Amino acid sequence: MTAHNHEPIESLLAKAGSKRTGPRADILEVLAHASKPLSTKELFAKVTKKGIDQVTVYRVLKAFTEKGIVRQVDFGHDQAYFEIADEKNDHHHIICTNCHKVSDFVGCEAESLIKSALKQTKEFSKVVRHSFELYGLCKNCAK
Amino acid sequence: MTAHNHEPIESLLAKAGSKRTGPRADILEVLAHASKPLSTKELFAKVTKKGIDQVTVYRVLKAFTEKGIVRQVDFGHDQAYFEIADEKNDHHHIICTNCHKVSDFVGCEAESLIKSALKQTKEFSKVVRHSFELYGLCKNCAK
DNA sequence: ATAGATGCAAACTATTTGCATCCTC
DNA sequence: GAGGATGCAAATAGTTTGCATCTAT
Repeated sequence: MTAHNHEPIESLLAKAGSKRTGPRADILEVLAHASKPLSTKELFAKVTKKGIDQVTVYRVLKAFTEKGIVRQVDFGHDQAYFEIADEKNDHHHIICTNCHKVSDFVGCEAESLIKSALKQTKEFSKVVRHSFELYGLCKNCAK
Repeated sequence: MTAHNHEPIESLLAKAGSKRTGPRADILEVLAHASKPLSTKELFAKVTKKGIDQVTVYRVLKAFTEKGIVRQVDFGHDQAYFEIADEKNDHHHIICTNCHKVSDFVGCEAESLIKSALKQTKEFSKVVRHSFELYGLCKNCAK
């Protein structure tokens, strides 16, 4: 996710049908301005000065994820990462296994792959979401 | 991974350059006969009767993963899953979010997607591995 | 004989839960 | 005013580490 094209906080909160509280607005604000998915720890570091408890961060992220306005992504580190969910933009991430740098890219042919997968395994009837992450080395770490 | 086409334990251990100890052979044996990736907990349950400690399971899996004879996959549950690494077979998993059933499928066009991703983000120079998992409902849970 | 492997206990990290209080609607 | 939201403390779950002992090579 680039930091630019995000919906206003109010609109996101409305979409989630959640009360507009300080912590929620702050957390959304931080996520909306992030240039990459943030871990709970990173997020916590940015809002703790406002007196927001770590538990609240967890609860808010969980609620938002369930409401669909935030998406959890997994980078194989030992924590969960979150970004503003952007339904249209089916982007994915490329992660540097050395320095944890993250970039986005678009264009995973999920549609056709899902169709093919469902044809192969007779045991599944629908796919709701998918993960696709690339792990490698950024130019800096490759030196 | 289907349970059939696995290399003999000895061959895998040799590939890893590891000592042939009871725990290692047992763990490889269980993994080789599994029809799906196993969580540490599942693995532990299957070898604990032989007096193998849970810590040993973790250590063996970590070592094997580093040696490349075992691959760790992530299903978004809260534990790590492992399967025998099979370099040729670039298969992926489709996971039921309700009952955790897992099936395999093949044919993710990683090659071209990776090429495209590297072209898009100028910041990475190489991709070493990738994850691709589908999450949905199996036919049983979809009812 | 020796480096690596194991078991046991304890430590750590991420995340969740219980409960009283607070605040938005 | 009422139900959801928050903070604090404590509990859980998964995984890792320290250290003494053991064992495959």
